[in-house]
Amino acid sequence: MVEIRLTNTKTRRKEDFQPLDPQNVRLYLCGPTVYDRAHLGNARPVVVIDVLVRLLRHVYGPEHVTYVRNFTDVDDKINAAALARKEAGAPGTLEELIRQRTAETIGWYHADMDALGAARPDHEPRATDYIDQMQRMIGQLIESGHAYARDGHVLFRVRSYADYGKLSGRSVDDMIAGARVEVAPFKEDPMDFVLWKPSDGDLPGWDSPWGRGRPGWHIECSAMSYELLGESFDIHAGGIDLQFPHHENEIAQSCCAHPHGQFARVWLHNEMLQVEGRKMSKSLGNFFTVRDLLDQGIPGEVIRFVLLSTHYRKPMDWTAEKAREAEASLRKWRGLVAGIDPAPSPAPAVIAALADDLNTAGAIAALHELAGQGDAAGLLASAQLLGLLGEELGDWARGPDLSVLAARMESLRAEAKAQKDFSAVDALKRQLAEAGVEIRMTKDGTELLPGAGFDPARLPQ
RNA sequence: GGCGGGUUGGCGGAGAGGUUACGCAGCGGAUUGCAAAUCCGUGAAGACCGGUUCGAUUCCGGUACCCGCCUCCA
Repeated sequence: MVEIRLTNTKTRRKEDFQPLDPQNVRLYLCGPTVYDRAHLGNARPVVVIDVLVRLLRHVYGPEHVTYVRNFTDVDDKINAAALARKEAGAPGTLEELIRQRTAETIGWYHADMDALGAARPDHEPRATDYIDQMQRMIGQLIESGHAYARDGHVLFRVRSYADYGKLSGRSVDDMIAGARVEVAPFKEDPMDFVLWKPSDGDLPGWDSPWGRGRPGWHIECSAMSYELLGESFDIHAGGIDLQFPHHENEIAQSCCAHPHGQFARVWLHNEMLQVEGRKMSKSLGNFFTVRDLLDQGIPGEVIRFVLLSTHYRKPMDWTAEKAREAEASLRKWRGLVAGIDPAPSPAPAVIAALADDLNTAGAIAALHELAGQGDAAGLLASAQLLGLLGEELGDWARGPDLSVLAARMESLRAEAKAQKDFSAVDALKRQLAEAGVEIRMTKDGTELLPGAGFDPARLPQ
């Protein structure tokens, strides 16, 4: 049995991973708020956790892993987008416009993550389908004294959970001293956070014991993970920016509502993504979505490779140079494994790297070594554990038939050798190179392959 | 102000208390009409200051610089 080790944010240590139930390893990843296209930063945890799920399925069996990733479809940005459409004259009620917007965004999200080779989770709950369960949990928290209703709001009383702040290493008093908290008249303590808030007529709302309103952000993950995974489960993952307050609040709610459960045992947090050395932000003009990259012709497999080439716990810098190098490596490997059946199992070095806190960069290095040794079957089997070199992501590398051009090159070359004049050969070679074709001439013949930046439109006729 | 992360060779990026990471680029060679690709070979590192140790880039402490979070942004 492969021993998996994972760095648990909760303990700040790398620990042996022992599932609660090896017959059903359960993990939850905080999913997107579906108001717009997923940006590249959204894709990092998805791809990283996709590799973790592949590893877990490899170790515990394909049927023994349950992977949940939610869609947050209650959100002020969604409301604003829908309201803007309504004001622009779109037909339908606000609720219908919201539903349209979130359905459309979920469709985009699926298409974009599919393009990165990320397998769909077993469950993809939508917050709006779990309003009752959220209300039930909020009711329990009020009954047990961990929450209070005031002015149409329900707030979680952070002072009633002794371990509040443990995950992120903060104390309530220090945070208040920082003074960047919303002070509201209905709060007992400035750090108390919203479980339920009132909605006016311009906002989506649900009837509740506390009046028409909508849930706060954090409660959905607590309610949905409880419903789908139980009061104790193995892994909870997300970006490090969610560590506080989102995950801290999830822990407080879940542990107070279900005091006999442990909630998530292992917390995995990935570091943030940067672009050419700077934070990705709209104001810096370096903000882009996954779809933007795909539309630029960068294959999903290349994006995936780049995302996996830095360990998940380190900041990752997206650069055009990395995409170029990744494409070259993938082309080379795809050439190597063409027509080869994968080995029965991935190479031990690759499994060992992944089992060691998901060292995807180390695993890629091991793939390079397999390629260097000419072990195509091992390379293929191992790469597939990382979701690379599979059929489904391979379209970009399958070039058109260039044999006619290769034959023309050969005849020109034979003629040139006889005439000692290579100008015609060189001219064709230059045209091919400009179209991104890789030319491999040996004394036996000419082989033409689509190379980096291949553009069929520029091929010589 | 509080909390967390980082600093490795030209670039990217890992592991390991003592032995080659790996990739790209470079350099030398083979090959080629010339190239490309391929193959062979090769130089190059561990922010700074202390400590522990026979020995640290790897452990501990401090300094500097960078980054993120504390604003329902992964």
